[in-house]
Amino acid sequence: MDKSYRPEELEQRIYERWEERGWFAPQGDGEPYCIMIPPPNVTGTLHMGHAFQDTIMDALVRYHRMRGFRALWQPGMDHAGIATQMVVERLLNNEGTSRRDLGREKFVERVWQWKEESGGQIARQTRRLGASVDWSRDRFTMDEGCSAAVSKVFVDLYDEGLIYRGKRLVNWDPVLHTALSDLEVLAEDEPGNLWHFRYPLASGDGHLVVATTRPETMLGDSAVAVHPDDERYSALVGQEIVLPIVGRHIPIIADDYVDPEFGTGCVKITPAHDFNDYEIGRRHDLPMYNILTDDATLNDEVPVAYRGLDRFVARERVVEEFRELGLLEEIEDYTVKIPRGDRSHAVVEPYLTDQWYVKIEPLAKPAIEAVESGRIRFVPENWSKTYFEWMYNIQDWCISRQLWWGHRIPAWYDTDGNVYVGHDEDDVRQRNDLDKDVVLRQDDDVLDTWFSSALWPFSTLGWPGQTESLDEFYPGNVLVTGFDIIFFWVARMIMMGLKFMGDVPFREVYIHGLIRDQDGQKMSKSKGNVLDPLDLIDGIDLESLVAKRTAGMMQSHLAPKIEQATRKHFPDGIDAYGCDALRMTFSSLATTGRDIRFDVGRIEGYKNFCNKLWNAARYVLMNTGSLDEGDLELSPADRWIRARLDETTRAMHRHFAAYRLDLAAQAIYDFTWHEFCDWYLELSKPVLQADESSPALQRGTRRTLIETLEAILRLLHPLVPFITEEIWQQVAPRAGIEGDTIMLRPYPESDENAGDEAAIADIEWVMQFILGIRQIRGEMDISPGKALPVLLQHPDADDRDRAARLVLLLRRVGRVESVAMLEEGTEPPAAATALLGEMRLLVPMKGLIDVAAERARLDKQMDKTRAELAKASGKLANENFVNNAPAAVVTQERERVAEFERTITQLAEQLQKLDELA
RNA sequence: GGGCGAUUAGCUCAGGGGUAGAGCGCCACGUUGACAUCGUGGAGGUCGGUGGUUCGAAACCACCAUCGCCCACCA
Repeated sequence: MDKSYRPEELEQRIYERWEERGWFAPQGDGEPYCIMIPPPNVTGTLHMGHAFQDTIMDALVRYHRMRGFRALWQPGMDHAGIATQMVVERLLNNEGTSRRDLGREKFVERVWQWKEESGGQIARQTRRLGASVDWSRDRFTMDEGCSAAVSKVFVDLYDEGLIYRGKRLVNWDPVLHTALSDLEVLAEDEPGNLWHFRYPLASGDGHLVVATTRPETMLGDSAVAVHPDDERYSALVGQEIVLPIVGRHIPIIADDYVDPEFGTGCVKITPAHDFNDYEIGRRHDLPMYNILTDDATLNDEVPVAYRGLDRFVARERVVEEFRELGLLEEIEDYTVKIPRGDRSHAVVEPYLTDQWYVKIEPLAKPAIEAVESGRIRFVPENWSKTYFEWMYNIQDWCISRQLWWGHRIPAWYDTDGNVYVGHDEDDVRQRNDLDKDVVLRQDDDVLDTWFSSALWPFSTLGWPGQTESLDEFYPGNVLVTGFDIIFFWVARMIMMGLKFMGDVPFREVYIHGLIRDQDGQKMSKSKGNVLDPLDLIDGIDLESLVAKRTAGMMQSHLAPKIEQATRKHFPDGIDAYGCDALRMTFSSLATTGRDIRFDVGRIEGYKNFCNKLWNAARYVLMNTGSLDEGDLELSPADRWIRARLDETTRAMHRHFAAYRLDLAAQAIYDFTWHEFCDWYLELSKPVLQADESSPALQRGTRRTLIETLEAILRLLHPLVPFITEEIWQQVAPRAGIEGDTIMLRPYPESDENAGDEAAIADIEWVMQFILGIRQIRGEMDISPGKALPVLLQHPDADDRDRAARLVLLLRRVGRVESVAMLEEGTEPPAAATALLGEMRLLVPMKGLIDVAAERARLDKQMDKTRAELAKASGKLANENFVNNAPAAVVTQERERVAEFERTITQLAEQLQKLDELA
């Protein structure tokens, strides 16, 4: 092995081998285990969130695969209708052409072409992340199979009356010219105004005052509403208003919706351009005046002067005209919620159009029940609340989009406008007995991207076919995803899964946090704070990073700021940390919280960990060259590390079961570094290097070294797959293990008989001993190379026994020159002291030790111990504590007090001695 | 307006009714035959505030403060 760990050299090579050998496909005949990848958008590239998510899923899949499950991690991508169409349209714009120039067919062809390039990029990234997905099953939401699933679901739901077409108010994106679902609209607070208008009564007898945030919609008003119990206006209900500018007579109506406390208590009603007004309009059978075009300019429904105006221009003009008419009462500053499309960021209009809807309530009911009953469990549990909250108030789902990229809606119209639904035109004709001469035209619209995503858990397994894969892998075990798509995706998969498969799509939903930047900001292109996971793996120099972050920006004026921030945060660019370090970082960040600040500082520590493991392996390999057969004796250190390994193994299983990758990462990190490397490797050296250790003992240690390392590699493999594979290839033959790859070896299981109290007690004693000596050395500034003589004062039988048996460890690891007993009654020499239970370790001073320094050191210990003692004895002095606390706690407290008292006595004696010396 | 979450060392975060933890950073020492991407020792916290429950609260409860997120039709 090379002297240092170089991830760039090994990661790609190893992945290629895994893939070539087909090891990502489900193996063996164990119980199935299945995770569906949340398909990334073909648009763009994988970001930190994907890398994080992939790390979690890969760890889970590898863990289960190693445990003998037939593990499937199903890969694939999403066609991402709007997002993809926008990207390709932008490309076309740059080429000086447009979607409309190309026409539908050519445009869609162009998108497919682009999808190949972009999808390839994502697949490459996924491979670099080490994801053990079964590429042979790679799917795309618009491939043939998924499309067949979409078609079947649409037709079936339609036949059952659960899909319908209707003219209603929808969220209309006037830039993209498409309807959006409620979820795709984001309401943001923006500063605006509240305009107060006078509406004259038709009787000529005064006016009412209405307030509005959208003056231009008054051109479409069809009523003014007041609260039925509002005495101020009860006499006016039933009378009419003359709508200014328009001249239309509109009624004054009474409706509960109106809040008499707000404004004047009068509300203008525009049924065709406001969701509330729409409902009121329906209740009161009001006419609906649609005054907008698809572009949100004013149409011919309005007075000539306003026709063709942009809605915002019209707003100003309406206000101006009210002012001129003397009907403008007041303009208030007011914060308004502006609905914007999540993709285009355009201000969305409520707009009357024909759209397709899924009647959601019959689907939502069983989906709610599935979570209530525990058939699906959210991890952490809290998220089920979020789920319920949305599901209880769910609205019908608008599934049609006026786009070209997506699944075309399987509906056809005849020339009379009758609609027929079927899998294709032939199917439609057959179902409806339509003659060949009836002209049919397919619906131009496509389906919401999430419609096909909702089918992902079974469409990828071959549905609507009855496949073996479906039998085997549906339902999946766990869905790993972010909370941001619980509504978009999780809820809809549950509904569709229950409806079409008769079972939940997965049993657990593991919700992870969002990756944010070092300041807690969401990573976004426009903020210029995105990190490409591959840059953390391969490294990137500062100039390239700046260039990357400022390239192709929509708002180029932000570039200087981004450049400045980038130079500040990454003055030297980003080092190459390798995939394993990145993954270990993600794992350790996978806590239960909501958002995760990604601090580049942390990844370095995990690269060091990899290097540590690498070098530990080198040491083990160097020392296990000759694993000869023969008698084998395990030393206390061997038995101790085996016991500790078992405890760690137990912890790993526990943490995986609870989806606590952070705790798993920490447990194995601590064991590897702080127990195996810091202690066991050091303790092994005396055995292997000293002449006095027997061949059997040496064999025992060699075996323990190699076996423990091999187990560590397997414990770590789901988290850091590459380095563990690379080392394992060297280690396995030494350990006498057959097998081509670590990824198909069994995950370590704990062993009930691994506990070894005696060995643990021995080694803990050794550790305390050595720590005591090191502390003296460190604080007394004694050179680490200087071997120290140690006298044991007041040793008991165990101490004497251990000192005799384990002296080699003390000498070599603790750099102790000699260990001698101070006979009882003998006056101890002036010495620095460490305490080990009842026993005192004395390091005679003889010029080695500075009396003042030792004094200061002991004083410090004394202060600490006295403080502890005060606390503990205070507790025991409280009779409530003694009477009420559990006996074990009281006993423990008494023991602590005794211990502190002993320590204080000993320290006092030592201080006394120093005084005598001075 | 509802709902959820966070507040622990300089930074990033675990923990959890009885002894305050890690990594990074910081200070000192160190070329010990795996590793300077390292080793050894050390400094550093009244666990956001107030009150309550309890023998005992950093942890449980209530309220408050600050920050954040989600949902919602007050024009």
